[in-house]
Amino acid sequence: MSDLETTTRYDPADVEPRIARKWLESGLFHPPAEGTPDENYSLAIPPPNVTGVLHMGHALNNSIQDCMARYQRMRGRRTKWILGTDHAGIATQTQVERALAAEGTDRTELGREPFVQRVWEWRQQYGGTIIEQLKRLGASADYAEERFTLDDAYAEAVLRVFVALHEKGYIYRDRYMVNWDPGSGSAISDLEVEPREVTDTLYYIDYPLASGSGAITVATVRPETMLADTAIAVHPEDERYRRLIGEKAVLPLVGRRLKIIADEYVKPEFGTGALKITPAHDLNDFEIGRRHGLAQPQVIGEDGRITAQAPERFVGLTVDEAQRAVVAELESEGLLARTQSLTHTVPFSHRSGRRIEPLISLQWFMRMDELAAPAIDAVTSGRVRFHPPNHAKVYRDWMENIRPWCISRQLWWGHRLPVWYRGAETHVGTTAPRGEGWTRDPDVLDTWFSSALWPFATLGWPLQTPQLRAFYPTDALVTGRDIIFLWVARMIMMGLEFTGTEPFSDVHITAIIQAPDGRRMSKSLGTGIDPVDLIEGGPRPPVFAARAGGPGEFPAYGADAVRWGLLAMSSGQDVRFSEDKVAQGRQLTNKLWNAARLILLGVDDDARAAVAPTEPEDRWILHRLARAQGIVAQRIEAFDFSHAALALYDFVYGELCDWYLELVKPRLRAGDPGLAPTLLHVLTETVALAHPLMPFETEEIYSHIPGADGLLAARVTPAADPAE
RNA sequence: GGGCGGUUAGCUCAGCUGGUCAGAGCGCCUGCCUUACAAGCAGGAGGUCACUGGUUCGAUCCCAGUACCGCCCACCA
Repeated sequence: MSDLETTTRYDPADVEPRIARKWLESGLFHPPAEGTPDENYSLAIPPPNVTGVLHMGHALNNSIQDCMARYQRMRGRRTKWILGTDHAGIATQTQVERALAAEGTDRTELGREPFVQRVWEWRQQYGGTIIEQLKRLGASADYAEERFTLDDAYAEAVLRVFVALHEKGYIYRDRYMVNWDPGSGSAISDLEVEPREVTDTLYYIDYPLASGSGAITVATVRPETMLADTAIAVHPEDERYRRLIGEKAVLPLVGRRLKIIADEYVKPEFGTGALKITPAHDLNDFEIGRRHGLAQPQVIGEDGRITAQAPERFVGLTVDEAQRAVVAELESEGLLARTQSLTHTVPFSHRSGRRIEPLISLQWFMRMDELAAPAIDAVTSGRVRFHPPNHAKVYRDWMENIRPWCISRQLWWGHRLPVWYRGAETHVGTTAPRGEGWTRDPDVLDTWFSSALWPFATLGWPLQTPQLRAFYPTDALVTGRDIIFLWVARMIMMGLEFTGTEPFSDVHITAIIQAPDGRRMSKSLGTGIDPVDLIEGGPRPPVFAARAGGPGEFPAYGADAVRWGLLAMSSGQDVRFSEDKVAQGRQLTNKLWNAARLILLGVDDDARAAVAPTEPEDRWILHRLARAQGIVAQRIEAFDFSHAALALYDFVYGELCDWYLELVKPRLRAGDPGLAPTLLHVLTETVALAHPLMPFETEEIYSHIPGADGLLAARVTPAADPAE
């Protein structure tokens, strides 16, 4: 127990671990599954990667969620903050594969079962870090019911959803153009692709006309794909080529005859106005090919090497080798008219960073438009509200143009597809089919497929569990705008489809915290910081040193200061990290600590008379307190956490300490008997007001207040009168 | 190529669809260490509110355009 008399500065390192233990032992964060979703309050954490560590985005996001959870709990609502982690297919598998590589082996050498076993062990070893960090932050989540997206019950829910959507015809298997990620050796979805600007060489290649008179020149940045060309397209109105439409050209190096076709997609002003068509290796070409009934020879395989459909001398080459070989041959045949450099954006894998290889592949897809319609309506009707509201427009624009989702992944870590094959037969079901000779599809589902079920699968769905009845639908979702499509939209769609209701009613999109120089926070750029280093003290990277007294170490600001600082700086959509704000938060904790000392050391322990303000300043501070309570409550409910934090600061600093406590000091020294009850009342209500934002210190102070029993976190304050 | 946000004090940011709205914190300057907190207290200096037009009795705020900065979406070889 810290000593108020001698501790003149708030010491988070002394207080926080002790308070955290108290909370966990109390069971307060694990509410009984009683009551109805209307009277209860619940929210589901965006599940962090199971092997991840806390970063600044998590710290802000969870400070906000905890602020809401504690606020609602103190309003008397049974509050459940659903906690858990995500198996994060590609990310986790990649980590383990890297470890295997360091041991000089790889997953194929290990085999599927042992590899998956190895990932589970990895999770066992590193999986608890982020949960411990959440406790460190003071997050009042339900640690007693921690979920994982690969739990048995959760997996059952995933398979049921897959089967149901398959029965409805939404999920199907098709040979279609996909984003092939050579890094992970898997198809990935459109949303996992990021465009990057690159400078390529644009090759102008002469394709001799079959008639023998002249050639038609095409421009391409991927000459190696010409081995799979099946046509040349020109714009139907292009005078230069009109007479050639329907003619044939000869594909160099291969000898195949290519029909010259007309298609409005072709832009006459780009390159030569003539476009080589490679249906198997370019999405546009794929669609043009479908329109014109072209064949789809595939010369690049999933292994990134040239296939047997190309002339023999190229087979087995990598894409890069093939490009060099093709260009060299074209040059020696005098068919390379010229080259030019071209800067354009091309897709890269968000995960592996490798350039996407578009190719036709047999994958599982999910049609989204039927599911999207009600999910659009949920937002336009206001049953789901975005905060700030302008995100609703982005959501709607994307949903209205939604495309099929490639949901199969050629990985081992994840939910394996509930699909079995035997010859030409396919069985889709939650259990294996009877009979001999069936083999299960080796692929797993996109991680986001299982994440989409998060708000209800964590509560036991498809079983009608007490948890589900008590806490679903949830109230709010707090997340970043980068996963509005990947996650938020899909949760709304799945929630509506499988539970008949929106999984939450409010979506708060948090600010994105940038480094002080405006770049994004990232470990690899050296612009990231570990929130735990702010809480407990730790290295301060150079970018953060500009005005904070040079590099070196962060002081141990404590969790409350970090939380308050993050909330206070999180107003706009992008915000630069400000150590000053965290320091301001620490000032506030210190101020509050000393105000508590002044009051608690100055009044008699048994001064518990009813509050009866005797002097004008007493009535004034009670009025200002009520006003502050109203403002803070209103700001929290409006998802305006920075103003909630600042309003708290203004009250504690500007009104309680600078004015009221200074004014009553003489009365305190004189032992004015009418003063003590007012002081204790104001202190109690002030720590209660501050608790959702600064839980540790306020809980500690509360434990010293005479007559205060139980936990502050469990103390119920009636709603302030908004008219006050 | 579309869309969204931003530009206010040296720094990081507030400013309710127009009238004591020109603010806060930090930093800086000047005073205060017997008296809860020097990680404190009191006071002070600092801004053509990006630019150009428009609406209005009146614009940081509303409208149009320009310039930068950031982000999202998009199949131009």
